[in-house]
Amino acid sequence: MAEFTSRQKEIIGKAINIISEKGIQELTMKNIAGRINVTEPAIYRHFDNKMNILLAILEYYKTEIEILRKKSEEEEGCLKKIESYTEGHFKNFKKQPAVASILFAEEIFRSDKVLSKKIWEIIDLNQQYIIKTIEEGIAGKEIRNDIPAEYLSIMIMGSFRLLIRKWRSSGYKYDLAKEGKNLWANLNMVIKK
Amino acid sequence: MAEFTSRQKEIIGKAINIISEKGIQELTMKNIAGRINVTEPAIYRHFDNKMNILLAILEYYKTEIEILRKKSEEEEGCLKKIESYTEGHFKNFKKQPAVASILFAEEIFRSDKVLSKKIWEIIDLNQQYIIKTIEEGIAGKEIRNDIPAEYLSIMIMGSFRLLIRKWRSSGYKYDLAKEGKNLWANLNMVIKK
DNA sequence: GTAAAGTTAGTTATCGTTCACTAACATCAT
DNA sequence: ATGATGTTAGTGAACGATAACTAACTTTAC
Repeated sequence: MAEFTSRQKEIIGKAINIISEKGIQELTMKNIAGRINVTEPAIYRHFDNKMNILLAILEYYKTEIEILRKKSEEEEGCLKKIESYTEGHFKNFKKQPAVASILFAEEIFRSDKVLSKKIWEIIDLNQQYIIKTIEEGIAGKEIRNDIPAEYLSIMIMGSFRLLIRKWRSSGYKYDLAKEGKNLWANLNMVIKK
Repeated sequence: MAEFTSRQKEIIGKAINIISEKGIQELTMKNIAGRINVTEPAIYRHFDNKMNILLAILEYYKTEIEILRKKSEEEEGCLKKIESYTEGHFKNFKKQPAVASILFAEEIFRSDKVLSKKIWEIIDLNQQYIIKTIEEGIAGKEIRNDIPAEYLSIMIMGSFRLLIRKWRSSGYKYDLAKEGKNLWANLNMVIKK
């Protein structure tokens, strides 16, 4: 399911770029059309309406993080798993900085119920995976056991989100992967047994 | 400077409520006017244009956090200072949940350069205060010295931001002050010497 | 030659904003 | 004290711009 034609993928990509660069207010059918050098109505040959483009963006992002999760599952040790998972995100963001903006899309898509529900499904999926992995780490005595997994997950996810946010607001100036590595090294010291 | 008439304060309050409940997309002159039962043009008797309303919201929020900072400075010990500072925020949010949404306004106001610059000034102000306080704590051997103050500040701020965001998305269902206390207790264990 | 993908030229709705005007109240010279 | 003058805060109607979207026609690729 959710197979997209190459033109649809192009539209999704350009839409993500617009949101990333200018915010949701600038995501108009006209602006999307402008970026692929066609007229507005041409877009409607590929998507029924604007809502379906937004849904497609979320669908695209969901499959991306599912790939990362599966890859990180192959690592040995839960600290390594989380490291691989976050590193994977950073690498994606470096390739396509715009995708990072979807992480904060709850605010962007808040005006619509269907969209915001879908967003929170994705964010929850993310956190559930982190919590599960931390719990494994606590049981395996890799991670300190005096703090519940839920709170550790908040510290990890919260820190990374803030880092990404600052990176975005800087205009993607510095090296996120490097900064992320530093942050992870410090987080690691804090949470390990 | 930045004195507002009672009618202006009313407009600012309703605007914050709209943003909080429905997002920035629903913040229209019509909706603001509707909430105070006047017509649209009446709003222009109190603000020159919509931008000035948005700026006034940020101005209001900035003075609010400055009050909290001064109050927390009176505490003894840097861990107590940070605790007072964050607790103050939570109490404000409980009284007026809508104000919490301003914390995440970078995404909301991203479409405008003047606004987003002002937002980041406020967020930076926040973080600089936390970093300064942590550095005092490291020097005074209250806080662990193996992790730079900057990273500790990211962990603290990132965690609290994530907690608040979840609280908002839950529809302000649970007790933020209580949850915040729990989170702080765990953060405290992690950062103390 | 036909189906997919594009165009031109519109529609309707809503946005922020301005217009001309008015009712209620305050100020002040006579 | 009172009539003239000015101010404040509101109104309904309309403005130009722009949004999402559509009908009808044309181009293009296989």
